Amino acid sequence: MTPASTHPSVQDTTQDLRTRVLDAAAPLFADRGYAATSMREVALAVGCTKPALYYWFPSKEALFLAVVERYGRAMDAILEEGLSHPGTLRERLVAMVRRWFGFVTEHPVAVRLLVRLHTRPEEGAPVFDCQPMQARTSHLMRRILEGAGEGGELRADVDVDDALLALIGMVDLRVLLWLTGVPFPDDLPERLVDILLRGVAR
Amino acid sequence: MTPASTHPSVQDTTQDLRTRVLDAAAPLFADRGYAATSMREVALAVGCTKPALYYWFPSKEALFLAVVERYGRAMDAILEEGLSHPGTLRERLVAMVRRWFGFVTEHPVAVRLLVRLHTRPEEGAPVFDCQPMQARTSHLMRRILEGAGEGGELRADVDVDDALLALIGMVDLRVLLWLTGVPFPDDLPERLVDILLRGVAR
Amino acid sequence: MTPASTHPSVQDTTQDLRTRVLDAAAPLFADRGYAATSMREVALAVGCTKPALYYWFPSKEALFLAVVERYGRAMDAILEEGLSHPGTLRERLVAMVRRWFGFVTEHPVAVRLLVRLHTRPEEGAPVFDCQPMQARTSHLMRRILEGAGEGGELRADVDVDDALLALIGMVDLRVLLWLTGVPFPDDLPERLVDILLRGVAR
Amino acid sequence: MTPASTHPSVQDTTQDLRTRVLDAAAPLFADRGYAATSMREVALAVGCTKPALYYWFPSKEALFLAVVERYGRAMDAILEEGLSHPGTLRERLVAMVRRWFGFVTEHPVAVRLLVRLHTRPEEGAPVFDCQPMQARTSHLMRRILEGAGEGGELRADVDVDDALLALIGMVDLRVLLWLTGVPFPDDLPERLVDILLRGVAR
DNA sequence: CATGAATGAGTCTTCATTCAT
DNA sequence: TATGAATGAAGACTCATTCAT
Repeated sequence: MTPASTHPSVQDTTQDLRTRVLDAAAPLFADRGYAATSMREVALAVGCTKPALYYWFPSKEALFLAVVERYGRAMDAILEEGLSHPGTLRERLVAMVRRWFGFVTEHPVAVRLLVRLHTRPEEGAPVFDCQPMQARTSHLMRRILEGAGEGGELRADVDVDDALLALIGMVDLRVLLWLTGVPFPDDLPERLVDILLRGVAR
Repeated sequence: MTPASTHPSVQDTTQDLRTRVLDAAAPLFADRGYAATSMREVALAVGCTKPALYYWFPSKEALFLAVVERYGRAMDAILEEGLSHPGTLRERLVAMVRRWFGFVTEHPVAVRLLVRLHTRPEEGAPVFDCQPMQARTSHLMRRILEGAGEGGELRADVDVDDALLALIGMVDLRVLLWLTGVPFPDDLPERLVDILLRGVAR
Repeated sequence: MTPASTHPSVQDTTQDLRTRVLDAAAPLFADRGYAATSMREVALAVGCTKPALYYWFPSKEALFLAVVERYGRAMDAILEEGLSHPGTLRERLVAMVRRWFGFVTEHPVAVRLLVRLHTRPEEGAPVFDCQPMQARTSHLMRRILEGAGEGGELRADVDVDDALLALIGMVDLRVLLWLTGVPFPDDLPERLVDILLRGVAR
Repeated sequence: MTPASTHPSVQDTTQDLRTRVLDAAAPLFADRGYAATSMREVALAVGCTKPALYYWFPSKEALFLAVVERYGRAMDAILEEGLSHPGTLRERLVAMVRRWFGFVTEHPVAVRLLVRLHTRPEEGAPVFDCQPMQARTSHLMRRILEGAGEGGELRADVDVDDALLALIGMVDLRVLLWLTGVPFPDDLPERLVDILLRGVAR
């Protein structure tokens, strides 16, 4: 069992089957959803037989959860690093959003998958207890914003949660648009954070 | 000697069957998704036989589309009225957001259904050519904001689309949260619009 | 739905499918057992498709139980009549045993099926709560023997249950032998009852 | 990264695997039957892998036959000793029946297994050519009864086989009852033999 | 308008078995 | 000796759909 690279995009027969199954199942679950993806299709995509799938994963549900967890962990890892970024509130928020968009462009399958969970987790699919996308990011962002609130960088009459959810909402919607083909302008992080901090009114 | 299939005894026959089918199918599609909802379940929920379904709708796909279109039209109608609201930019935005939240609380099934389409329309489900939720609302909102931009109520260095999407993103995320049980505070429309207009920074 | 004859042995396509399924499934369950009989085989034997089976019976378990109950009822009905036979204890017992052997030769499938349940009901098969073969017959026989006990026809030092079970055991073993091809001699009922009543010792 | 299959941690390795397999497989075959017992379950019960099973037994069929033969031999050995018992016909029969019940209580698994074969050997299971339970015992008993017949201890008008099968039937039915939880009274051997020899009539 | 009865293709999952190591 | 990994066939059951009535 060779140490698998974190996100192999190329189909590589030298990898162990377990990893190849995860790789092949992810885009299927992401695009068709849990119910509409059959184990036969997964096996076909992997290039193995159905019982081979069941050798590595005891059920379709377990396979789905394994896929989701893998990508969830990947996103966590990426965003976690963003916390340590130094600078002013604006700089730290911009860095975080930029990192976020970076994750999205680098791991479109993960995003398609997590977005699906995020909006309507129940479609007969197994419940994924880890909080999805924005719940994780909100935790990180909250740490940034709470620091700002205590430092007096926020208006006193604004709820920290409101600010937090406002930014996450802005970013999530842009991610959704990106999934439909709308690209991220280079300065989008700055623009979104600017709106959050200063508002749009004259 | 009745066969194994069962269907509930008596049902309200005052409405015509077509409407009853749409009513019964909507929450099923909304909660389980297209693929995970079977025609048998729909028939059971309606209290009719499967062929009766096929009498009114030529296929599962057609039934799904009919359900979606009905709720899409309902939302359009509600939001459309919001346009005529008079007043300042802030007042008009607040009215629009409030109306939006009102639609959500009054038509939870519609929201569950449309949100699912909105995020990832393809799950084996037929393509729904009408623009999803935020595309419709954005059309309306854009009319409000463009008026404001021309009237000089917006900062000149802010893109109107950015402002538009920022508000929609904030609102959508709150709608998502509402679906998970988080209620709308009474003054939420004011708070969101205030953040949009004035920002959160001191 | 024509009123089905109680024990149709001939495959008759004019009968309704439900009856034909019961007819075809009985010998399969009787000879292979529950676990080793597949719904595919049943469908093949019936000459219909698998879903047609599931239209009439919600599950393999339900089909099995329906088969068992049908034959159980048939045996009950036959033996029940034996109770009313008049005459001495010996005559009544002989009549009962003869009727018993008659049922066996007329309904070999029923016997193969019930014997299997009787000896080891649990093989993953659904539990059949009605008492099997000899439990039913023992009830009838007990009525005969108890009458005899009160009438002073039995030895006072013999337990009625012992006598009952002795006869049932003798008969059951002969039935088992018959299933392997050993025929019933014409006077076997008399011989068995004679041994029961008078013993084999000089 | 372990695959989905699991097998229990440590097991007693002091016995050789072949014996442990036989020990573990016997109750499974006895309770579920041949068809409903899977090699996976056997391996799990043994605490070894499936190929290890196939190292010792070429097929499921062979394993089943090995199990059956082992218990068949065990029963033979026990009953064989009963032959040498001295005394009157009554004493010898009582001794034999007592020994029989003793075997049953000491080897319940063997009995559950053999009883299943005894009644309906074919359930997709391999044909077990050795004669089943009562065929073996009948051989032994016949020797006793034939001696008695020649010695004039039996009624001249009673068929020796009838007497033989009568006793076996009585005993077998009691064994079956014992399997369902009805205990053996201490004096049951005497009671059964008494009925056989003297009958139940006054 | 609506149904009782049925179907072909598919669902997830497990089977006994094998083979390179 | 034994195993990790895999397979072809089959298991029970459900799917969307149809058709004669």
